[in-house]
Formats: sequence, structure tokens, C-alpha cells
Amino acid sequence: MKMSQAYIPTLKETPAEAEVVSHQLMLRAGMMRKLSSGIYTYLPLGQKVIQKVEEIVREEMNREGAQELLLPALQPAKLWKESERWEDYGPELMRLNDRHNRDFCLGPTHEEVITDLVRDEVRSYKDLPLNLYQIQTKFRDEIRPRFGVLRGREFIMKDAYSFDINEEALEESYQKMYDAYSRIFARCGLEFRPVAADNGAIGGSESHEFMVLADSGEDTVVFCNDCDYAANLELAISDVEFAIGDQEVAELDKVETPGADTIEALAEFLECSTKQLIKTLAYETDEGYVLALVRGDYQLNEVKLRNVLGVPNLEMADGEELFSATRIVTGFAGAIDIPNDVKVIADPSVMEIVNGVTGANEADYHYVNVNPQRDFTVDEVVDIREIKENEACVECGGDLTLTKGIEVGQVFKLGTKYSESMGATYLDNNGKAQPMVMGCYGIGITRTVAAAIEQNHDDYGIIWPVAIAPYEVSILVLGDGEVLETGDQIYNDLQQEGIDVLFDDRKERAGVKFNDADLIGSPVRITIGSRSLAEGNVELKVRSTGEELKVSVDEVVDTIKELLSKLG
RNA sequence: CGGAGCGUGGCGCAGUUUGGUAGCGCACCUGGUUUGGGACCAGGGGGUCGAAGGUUCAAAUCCUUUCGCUCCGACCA
Repeated sequence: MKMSQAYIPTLKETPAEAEVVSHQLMLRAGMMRKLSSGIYTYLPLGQKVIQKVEEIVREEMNREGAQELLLPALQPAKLWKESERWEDYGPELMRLNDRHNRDFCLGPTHEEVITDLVRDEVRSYKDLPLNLYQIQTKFRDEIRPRFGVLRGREFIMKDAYSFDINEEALEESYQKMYDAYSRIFARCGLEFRPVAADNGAIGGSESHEFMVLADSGEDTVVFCNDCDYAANLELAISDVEFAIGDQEVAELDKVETPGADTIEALAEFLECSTKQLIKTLAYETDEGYVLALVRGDYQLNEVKLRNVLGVPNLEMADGEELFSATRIVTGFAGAIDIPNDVKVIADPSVMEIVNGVTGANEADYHYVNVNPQRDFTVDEVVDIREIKENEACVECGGDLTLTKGIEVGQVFKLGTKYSESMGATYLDNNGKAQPMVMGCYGIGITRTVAAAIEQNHDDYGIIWPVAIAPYEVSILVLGDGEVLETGDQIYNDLQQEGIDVLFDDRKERAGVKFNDADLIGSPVRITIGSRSLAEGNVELKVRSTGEELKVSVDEVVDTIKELLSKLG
């Protein structure tokens, strides 16, 4: 592509709205523009990168026998009511009505549609396994879109769905996708890790997320320094000894604690460690109120709590409603003397507390010398806390590290959740109907592009990995006449070799071209100027390393090919 | 949804406190000089100041309503 004809509107200044680097650089490099909060237009340069990522995805999906199709983005509510996700999915589902006032939604994911298709079309175990995928625009009515394309309301995603006869066969399909994903992200030049993950609202039994390691990531990932253990913080467990040692059990007492409605304030007021405090959090679920107890120095992990309770939705209880229903006082909540129908879930860390502190369900009062079991009962003792850095790995005892990551892909074992609720069955070799065992597998295409930039950039701009670079080579000509002609010749020669080249033939000053080239970030830059051309040479520079070399005009193509394969 | 802030030419901003009829830098157009890391000189085009209503002789500026955007939080396959 010739720069003089290309629509690549680069920006010298950083738009004020862009917070993270990938967002800033995608705007500045002329890859995209914002239409509305969380909704972007992809300009030619951005579209080119997207296509490169998509092509890698296609190749690796096809390699594992998955077949591409295209499902509708606009979906009738009827299907979502069948799977009960019309209610469960919540406000994130972009809903709309047609002229007859029928309910529709814009698909955030396509389990319903694909299951509907397959239940009508696939009858026999002989048709399985089956893996179908698409690359589609997805919609999510995000509560707060941010970070550019990393959390948008409209985004491009590859989603695949596998159908198998049983769990063993699913395991095989799952593994194929896991392997395909590992190859895809490796080919995209990303530093990533697969980690064990929560299934969330989508349901099912097992899941892994593919995380690109980056400080700007919204997820926290836990790794063991000594073994393969890796998990999303939402799921991560560790080996910790909570017992404090022998201590004389004292008598329960109620004390005044004016205004101490936070853990910090309370510890300060009572001049004790936060480890003595029983943090008591009240939640409302579809099945009533729940008190979740963790030791004061820990955070509650809501995902763990939700999974323990087996409810789809969990919300912090509203203070007034909670009080009128249960007499529990938020800020001074405690599990002592509460109604029987309030479920109490305690983290193991709580059970080892001796002579602890808990709210008295009365403003400005706490109980001290509280001892679990003696002073209150719990319905279940189970791990519901968020683990901390340097705790011991459950598998090998090694140190755990916490890192930030961007989720670019996730694989799920769905089991029969959708096939049962929607009646997707096949006939086994005994002629008996069985629910299909499903898996689903997503890759955020646009998010992958942004993640690649988060991981590959410097102060001057993007540093594309070769495989997803919109252009592998940028040619800058500094001058006209012979210089321009040489540039044109090299441009043609490289294109003959199937290399994507951006040829900056504009009548701009050198500085402008250099800066735009750095910003756009082609892996290799060729500079042609009268100085070196007088000796029959052009200059090559590798964007990532800064390595520079001079080569004669007739060696350019070979050298470029060599460089690119070395970088790729 | 709670808290904070912002909407002034394509982009980045000043002007709002104290009303007097819109300005700067970048970008853009024309001419000239320049030409290896975001040139210089001269001339020029472009804005119903987010929208609606109100106060006033007069509103970007004051009041009311409303829409949009950003950040923090809650939330998140």
C-alpha cells in the first residue's frame, strides 16, 4: 500500500479519552475511531490486523477439524427463555423489540442458537463429534465500557461449539481446542498462560482462560513459582495454616465501638490485629440472605461464594431491607443470634480464631471474645477467601505469585446444560436418545489485537509481532528522482514475494515519516535516501531491537525475507 | 446505579469565577523558502461554544432541564 493513497490518519497528540496504551496507540496509529462509548469503527489499518488474527485462528481451528459457519447476531428471546438465560444473563444482554413487540437480543454468545441448529439437524451418534465455529460481532451491554477495545460493547469474537457423545469424547474435543488456542496465541507472538478458570454464568464443569500477561489486565492470575499450577484468582486456592496456637478461651462480652464500622477502624479502636476480627458480609440471593465470614485480614472471593451457594446471582444485601427482614445491621453485622433462615458460610480462617470480634447487630456495638461454634453456628465451612501473594501452592508447596492478565480466550466444558434444557439429543448405537455433551470455546479477536499492543510497544509506538503486523515492512523514501524510483522498485519486488509492504511515498519531511513509521510499527523499516544510495545501499532497521544494517539494493529482498523469518 | 469531572473548528486546550458577541497550538488549503527524526514565512477556510428552555439591552459565561463522554466504585462469558 502506498501511504500517499492510504487512509491511515495518524495523530500527533494522544486523545484525552484514552487511558491505556493499546487504546491510545490504536487511535494514534489510525487503526480505529470511536463512534460511541465502547463502540469503534475499524479503519483500514485496524481491519488488516484483525484479518491477520482471524486468519491464524481459522487455520488452527480448521487444523483441528472445526468447521466455520455464520450464525445470526440478532436472536429471538424464545431461545434464551428455553435455556433460562433470558433471566439469568441479566442486564448485560442487549435486548430489543421488533415492530410486533416481540423480544429479541443481540447475541453476546451463541450457545442457544447453535444448540437450536444442531438439535434439529443432528440425529445420530455417527454424526458426532462435531465442532462448529464462527467469527462474529458480539454485543454486551457493559455496565462500564473502558480501555478501548479491551472492554467494548460491540466486539469481534471467534466462538466454537463442540458436540460429543459423552464426557470422554468431550475431553478429547476440549484438549484439541486447548492445543489450538495455545498455538494461536503463540503464533500471534503473545506471552500468555492458560489458567484454570471459573465457568461463571455460562455453566459447565471445567474451564481454562488464556491470559496475556500485562499490567493493564483486569484479571488477576495466580502462578506457582515451582510447578505448573496456574489459576484465575477467582478460583485460586492455597495451602495456609490458620491455627494461632493455644490461647485461653474467654467469656463473651459486648463492648461499645462508636463509629467503628470498618475492619480498619475497628482494629484501631480495639488495638488488636485484623486477624482477630470476623469480617461479616451480607449477601442477598434468590434463595434468601447469606452471611459470609472471613478473617479480617482477608478479602472475600465472591465467585467462590457464589459457587458454594450454587446460585446464579449474588448481591450485597441492601442495609435497610436486610435489617427489616433479619435484624442484621450492616457495618456491625455478626452471626450471633440471627434468624435460622439466614445461611452462614464461614471460611476456614474464621474457625481458628480464638476470642475474636464480631458485630453485635446493633449500631456502635461489637462482641469480643467470640469463639466460633461456641457463640454462633455455621452452616458450612468452606474456602471463600481470596488468596494472597506468597501463600503456598496446594500442589507442590511452592510460592504463589499474583500477576495481572488480559483474558484473550476461554475454553469451557459445558456438559449437558444446554443440550438438556433445549433438547439436543442424538440416538446412540442402541437407538436410545442421549443428550449431547457440549463444549464452547471463545477468542476475543479485537481484544487479542489490543493485548498484542499492550505487550509490544515503546514510547514511539507499536512494535508488531510479524505474524499480525498490518504491514511487515515499511519503506521510507527521503527524496525523489532516483530515490523514489528505487523505493518503488523495492516495493514491487517485495510485493512479488507476497510480503505486505507500506510504502511511504508521501511528500513529507523525513521526521514525519520516521515518526509515523515508528507509530505504525512495521517490524522492519527500509530507509532510502540519497546518502546511502550513492553507494548503492539502502538502510534496514528492525523495529523491535533497533538493529540497523546497510544492504545493497539487489540484496534487499533476500535480506528482508531472512529478517522476517528470524523475527517471526 | 453511587461518587467525581468534562462537552468550545478534525485533535489538544484557553476563555466561564467577574455576561459585552470566540481564541491559541496542531491539522487543513494557497504561494514561497526548506528538506535524514514531527520545518519556516506570508496569506486563507472552517465553530448555531453538546441540546432545549429561561433570565438579561446583551449568554460559551447565570438558572432549569436534558443528552453524551471520561475516571473511581459496584458488576463482568
